[in-house]
Amino acid sequence: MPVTSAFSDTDRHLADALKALAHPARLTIVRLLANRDECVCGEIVDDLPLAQSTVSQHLKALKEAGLVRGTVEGRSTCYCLDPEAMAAVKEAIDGLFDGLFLSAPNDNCC
Amino acid sequence: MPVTSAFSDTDRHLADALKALAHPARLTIVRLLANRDECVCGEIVDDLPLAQSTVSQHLKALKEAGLVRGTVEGRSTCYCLDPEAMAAVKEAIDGLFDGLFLSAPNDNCC
DNA sequence: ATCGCATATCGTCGATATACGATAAGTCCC
DNA sequence: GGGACTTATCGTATATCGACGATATGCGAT
Repeated sequence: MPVTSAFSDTDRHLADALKALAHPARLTIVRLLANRDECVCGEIVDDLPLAQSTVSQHLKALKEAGLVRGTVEGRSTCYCLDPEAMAAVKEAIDGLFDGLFLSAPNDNCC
Repeated sequence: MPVTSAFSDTDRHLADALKALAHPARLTIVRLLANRDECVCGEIVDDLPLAQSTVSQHLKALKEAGLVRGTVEGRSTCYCLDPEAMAAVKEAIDGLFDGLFLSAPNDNCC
């Protein structure tokens, strides 16, 4: 790791969030959590074509990125999205894309 | 690649796009390209704290994800965002986040 | 206390990502 | 053609990812 800083905290943070989302299994999990009114416990494993331990790792990745919260609920664990974190990511992404469409029609070059 | 399918093409495609964006250097590059009316040639390397070959690899990653176009322009190469591809990614991300805010106030559990 | 279930963690493996320097490939100018 | 410049690619080293099975942990029921 050759001097990992050199980029802004903001960019590193956004990159981490994007990395957390950048996997089909984790996208599926996020969608699953988003489309529920209730928190989801065990069903996540059943809905993915992956081993239980693998799903647990993906959930851990999402938790570490702060996008998902998990609370122990009896003998199982209950997951739901962190709405604020997700909103923050959406904000950051929107910010990224903002300048875009002003300069879109400049196809004089490429 | 242990049976990579099992997820939808859509999700794999979105995951690839997110992965392409999920690095501070590539975020920086995208922002750089977004904030320009003109295409950018050599200056990208100067604006990043990375070796020229590394930057070239990041640009290649963005090109392979279809987010960036590069055309040889004289003795240098000219890069710009692909507005349609970026718009498509934004669409896909918005779709991901859409269901979110209806079910946000369900914090009865987590 | 013990059994059974749900989840987490560990250890491991192959694949991929990230970085660099060195070198190739292309273009312009002389 | 020969040099100077810009970008791409190669080779390589290290780190991280993604998957799995095996095992640990925690809880509820018996």
